[in-house]
Amino acid sequence: MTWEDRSGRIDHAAPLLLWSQVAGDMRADIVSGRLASGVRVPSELALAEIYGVARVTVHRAIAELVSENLLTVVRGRGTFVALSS
Amino acid sequence: MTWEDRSGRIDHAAPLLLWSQVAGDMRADIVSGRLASGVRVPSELALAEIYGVARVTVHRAIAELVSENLLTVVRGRGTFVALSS
DNA sequence: GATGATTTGTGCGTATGTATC
DNA sequence: CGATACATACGCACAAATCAT
Repeated sequence: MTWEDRSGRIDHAAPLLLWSQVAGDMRADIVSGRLASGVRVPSELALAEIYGVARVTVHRAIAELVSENLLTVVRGRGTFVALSS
Repeated sequence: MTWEDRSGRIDHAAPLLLWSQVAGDMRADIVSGRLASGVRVPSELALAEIYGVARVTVHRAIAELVSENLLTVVRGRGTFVALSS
């Protein structure tokens, strides 16, 4: 799994909310298995740079995926792909 | 001090500006002493939900009370009832 | 054990676009 | 058109938990 620049996948002028676009992009990698269970994803700050959005926007996207049981967050440690996915 | 739903105290059709109505409602709690000095008030987002208005509207109301030395704002921490009140 | 860096949690400050009157 | 209000998003700041040194 590579985490290079993904800013091109985000359309700041699209009707879809930014955090929804980020969540959708990350969700695709999880459900496809490209992101294996238990793997740690980059920090919110790193993801913000990767997607070219604000950290708060990434935070909302992660919160959405957590509510879908696709991600697990541990304060002070990081964010991980959920085990049950 | 309770912070339950206060949307009924705001009249969106009244001639008074919304932020002025919110400021007036909060001011009453401060000058009466129901809100003690140093106490932290709910976040702007929480107050927005409590009053049923936008966060920006609460922000303006707080700015008004700050100018009256009734509230003190600490960026990154929250909003508190001024000590000298 | 202590200290500082990292990471998430959350708050305020502000800008932009849109809707309504 | 201008004023008010709302939603979204970005930026910066502080708190708390964790980890490396």
